Amino acid sequence: MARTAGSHSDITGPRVREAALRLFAQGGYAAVSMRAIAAEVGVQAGALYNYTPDKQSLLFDLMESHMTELLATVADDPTQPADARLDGFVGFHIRFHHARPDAVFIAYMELRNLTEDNFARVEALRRVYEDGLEQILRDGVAAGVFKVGDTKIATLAIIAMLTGVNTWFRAGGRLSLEEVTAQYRDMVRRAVT
Amino acid sequence: MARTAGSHSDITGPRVREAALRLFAQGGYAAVSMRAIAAEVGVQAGALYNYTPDKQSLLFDLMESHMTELLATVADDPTQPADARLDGFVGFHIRFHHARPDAVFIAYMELRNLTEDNFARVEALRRVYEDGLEQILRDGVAAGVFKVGDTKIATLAIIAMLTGVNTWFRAGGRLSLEEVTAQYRDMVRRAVT
DNA sequence: TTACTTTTTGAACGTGCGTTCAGATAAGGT
DNA sequence: ACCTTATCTGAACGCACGTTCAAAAAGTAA
Repeated sequence: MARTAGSHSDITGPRVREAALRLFAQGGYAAVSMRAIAAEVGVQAGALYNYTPDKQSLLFDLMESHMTELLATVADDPTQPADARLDGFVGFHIRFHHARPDAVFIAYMELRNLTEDNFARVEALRRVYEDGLEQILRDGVAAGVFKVGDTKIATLAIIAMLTGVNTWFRAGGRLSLEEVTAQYRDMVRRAVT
Repeated sequence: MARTAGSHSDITGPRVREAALRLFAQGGYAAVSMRAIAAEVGVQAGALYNYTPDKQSLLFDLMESHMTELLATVADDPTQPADARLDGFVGFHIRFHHARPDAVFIAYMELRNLTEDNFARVEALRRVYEDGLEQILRDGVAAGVFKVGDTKIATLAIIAMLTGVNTWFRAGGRLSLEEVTAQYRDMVRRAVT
């Protein structure tokens, strides 16, 4: 009896998701047990099933929330010049991803642990995000501001490059996030100009 | 008795490694059982322990071999102009990684399943590889051919960008590997020039 | 205080895990 | 033909897994 019981659904629910997020990012979906998540929350394993039908849904919900939030937050004003929009995208991507390293890590590493259906849904959301960047590049090419062989390749190259920041950047290091962002803006701009 | 016994060490040994490579890449280290690897080889689980002291060593050996081969294969001639050396690096990286998608996937995804010691050894090898590229960038900057804010950042950005090719490129698609490589060469060159 | 609902416990289920090892089997040397 | 050595089998070990569920506890409303 490590914990009181009663109507704590609105407290325990988020805590389950937070614990799962942290632990999945730390050890990987397959290596984290429901018992480990429960222990982190301070509850027995059985209680988790008040908040998720199963472990797979827990993973999927975390990924879907992340992608949905990403799409809800990214902002693009098609009336602006393409180079300014590209700068904005670079800054947004780096900032957004840096703020939630665990969710980002999971979204990239645990795709293969999704069922076929869930994978397809997450992939669809990712493609929407990629399309946003590609549209900027296309508009820039059409306006004669950018010069890119294939906008799809450039899109994937830029996103891979930007997401890579998360694997090495640590606040308090040699460079600030703003300095890093500035250099990436520079490289991206030059790569497509 | 699914299989004859005797001195088949030189046959079974490599087959164990190949099966482990494929299965780890497919399902993830934690999700692949020794029994599954053994079944792929056509042997009982116990027989695997003639070829590896344990599962962890199997993973580490695969990673270390991959990194060692990478370092043994990459070629760089410091007497050449930096821009040509950079072109060579881009082509090499894409080609080498495209040829062994399973090993690359494992090398990036299973780092966290290594013990502390093993992780440090793999990381050290990776750093050597990164340093090779950074040296090219440094030489280019010194020669006035490149203009880069921070060569370490540019190094990581370029590698992330190039490695990303493996996540989407499939032979027989819209573009050939040569075309893709050409565009990446272009983008990388412009990003640092 | 009582009646009712929500939440949690604690035990149990069948299954599969990494690893070990004695005994069986096959290959190679003589 | 025999002996030695390398290789593999098959069973076993203790343990942890995801999930279920009756019973208990705690909150809510009257």
